[in-house]
Amino acid sequence: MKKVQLADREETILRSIIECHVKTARPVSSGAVVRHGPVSLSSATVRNVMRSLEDAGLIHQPHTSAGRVPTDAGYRHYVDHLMEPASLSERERVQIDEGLSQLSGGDLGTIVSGVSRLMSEFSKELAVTVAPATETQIIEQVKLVSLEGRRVLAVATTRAGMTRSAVVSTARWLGPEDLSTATALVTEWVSGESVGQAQDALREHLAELPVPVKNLVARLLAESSPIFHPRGDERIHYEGTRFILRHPEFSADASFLGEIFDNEDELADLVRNRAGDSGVTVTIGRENRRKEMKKMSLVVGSYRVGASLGQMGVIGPTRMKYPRLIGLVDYCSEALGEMLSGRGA
Amino acid sequence: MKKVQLADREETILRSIIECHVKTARPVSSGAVVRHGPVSLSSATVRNVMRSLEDAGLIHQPHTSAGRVPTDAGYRHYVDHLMEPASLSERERVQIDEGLSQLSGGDLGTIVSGVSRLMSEFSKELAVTVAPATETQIIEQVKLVSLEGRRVLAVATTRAGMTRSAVVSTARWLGPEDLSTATALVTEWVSGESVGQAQDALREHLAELPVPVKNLVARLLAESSPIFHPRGDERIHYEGTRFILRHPEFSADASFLGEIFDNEDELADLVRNRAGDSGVTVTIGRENRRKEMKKMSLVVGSYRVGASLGQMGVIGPTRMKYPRLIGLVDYCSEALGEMLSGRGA
DNA sequence: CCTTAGCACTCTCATCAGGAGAGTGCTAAG
DNA sequence: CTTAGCACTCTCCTGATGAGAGTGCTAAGG
Repeated sequence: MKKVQLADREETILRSIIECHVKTARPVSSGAVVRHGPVSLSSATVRNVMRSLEDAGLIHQPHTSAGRVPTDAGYRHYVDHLMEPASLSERERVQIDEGLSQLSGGDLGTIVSGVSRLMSEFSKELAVTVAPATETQIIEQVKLVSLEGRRVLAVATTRAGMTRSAVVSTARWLGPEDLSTATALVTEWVSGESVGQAQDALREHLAELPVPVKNLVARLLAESSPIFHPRGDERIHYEGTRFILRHPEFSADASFLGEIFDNEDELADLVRNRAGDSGVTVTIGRENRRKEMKKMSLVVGSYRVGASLGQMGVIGPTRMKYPRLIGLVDYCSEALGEMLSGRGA
Repeated sequence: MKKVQLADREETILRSIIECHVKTARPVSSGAVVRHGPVSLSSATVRNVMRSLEDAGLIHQPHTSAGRVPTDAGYRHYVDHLMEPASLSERERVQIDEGLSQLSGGDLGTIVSGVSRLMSEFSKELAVTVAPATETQIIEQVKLVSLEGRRVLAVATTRAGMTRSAVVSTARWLGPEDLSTATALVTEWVSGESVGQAQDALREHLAELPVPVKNLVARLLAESSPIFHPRGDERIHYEGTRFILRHPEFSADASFLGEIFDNEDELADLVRNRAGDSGVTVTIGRENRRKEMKKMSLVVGSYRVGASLGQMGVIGPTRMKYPRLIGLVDYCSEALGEMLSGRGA
């Protein structure tokens, strides 16, 4: 870890090593750099440079007389200084735009899963999409609609134009007038509150409600009802498992990948914590705290729905096509944000 | 494939081989059968029996001087004739009942994912749950509810007590009276029809609708709107990827597992086609047509929601604990069916 | 006729040695 | 500072060897 500042030539060679290794998945020799790279130097000179890159902790030698493999720090330097995001081709942009516009009518769950599908198809990696948390959104109104029998549908809409809903069964049958008074009262109490606060507000006023609907509202507050529960509809969707299992680095032992896919809450947290407010964030290997992500990189972007942020990203081995994936995530998150911003209006 | 009828002793030894192999994941030798099994015979005699079991195609020898491994046919014979489903312990039944009752308030999607989670936890295998197809269910009523702005929530309830919903944006704002006439008309046309037929019925009457709501109904019929689209809400949920990746048979090459997880539609079809109307169905290895399932077995059961069937099941290597898993799936599908049958009332 | 002890046989698996190949590090000359 | 040359190291592949496991066969015993 001697140098932080690298000479031009060192950077060129580091870039060459990384690009070659991303293609081949194997250690890169000094000879390979000479053959592939834009440097007109002998392999001996390249070896000298490699030595200093290794001292700087940017590349690593699995054993004597093997080529070099980029370290996490090497990829980090590459991502920060040595590459430009690759913009998508015109054709790809059109395909993504079309894919998104087909989704535009659906609800958030459909959109989230559709976006994952699109991104995994274009990245050939595992794609993850997290719907924006609605708990911080401000509730506009609540409607209680009688379905058949003793069941009632509750729908809350937020100022950002998202909906949350729940179906609950009540102990006894409720007439239309019961529901309309309940709708009016509940809306009065919770409108202007965030979804998170609404729960408290309702609990506070619960005693004031006429008996027939008290029971109904109590059920809406219950743990199992997602409508006012802060984490009720944190939806995450991932797609493209087949791609990740194909990478040669995981053919030997793929068991740790299982830990990533299960527990969707943790996966969602991982993606959410790693995303910034805007732009694309890259997390490489051990920069992730979770041990099962030590060999994985994460490229995430955010999209905005009203005041809330959702995230989308791609997960793959640290040996991934960063320029391509950063360009893809950037484009997709921009496009989705634009599409959704047209909604609240 | 000489014998179909097996002598008692052959069956005992086949059972012994299978149970031993399920535990160890390795070929079972004649000596191991003597040690483990309830037969008091010499290994030489066991070898003679093994020979005839092999002639019958029930076990297989990877190579000379290796032990025997059950074939798909061997497992089939075991499941059909040599085992009893293992009933769950009192403690386990209580845990499952509690887990289910916590889900009972939620909507179908929540229930489906919750059941998968429960089953994968108790089976230590990949668990899959398919929500019942609602397209054959009879619609009871449709409600159109105005949300904020130009957005309208449409909810259809079926006689079986399930709901389908969609949110659509309309071209212009619709007043309460527009919506109530539309609600009345649409309900009149589609109530008594199945979800599948409703689409046609609505299309037929579309011209009769007053102009302001015609546009709205047209959007409900659109491809992207799940409410009347036959396959709109076929929801499938799977859980427990981590378990499947742990099995030693997949540690060498897990890449084909990716094919199973992607394409949820195909996975849903697989489970649905393999389930009978009632009871638990077991599909072993090559009995599955899909090539990526050649080494996998499937234990599925059905649960009833009104006139429709949903499915739940467990997927694992052919070397799985059939008695345990059949017992588990049986209990869970019964319990879920009972829970849901209380709904329509 | 079925069972079983004994034994030769076969196949796997782990280990080792040797050689080829790849790639490095060092050194000395340009 | 660059580079050609060379010795060195390490992996990987191959073939040989031996131990171990498990079988199949045969002949003796119930």
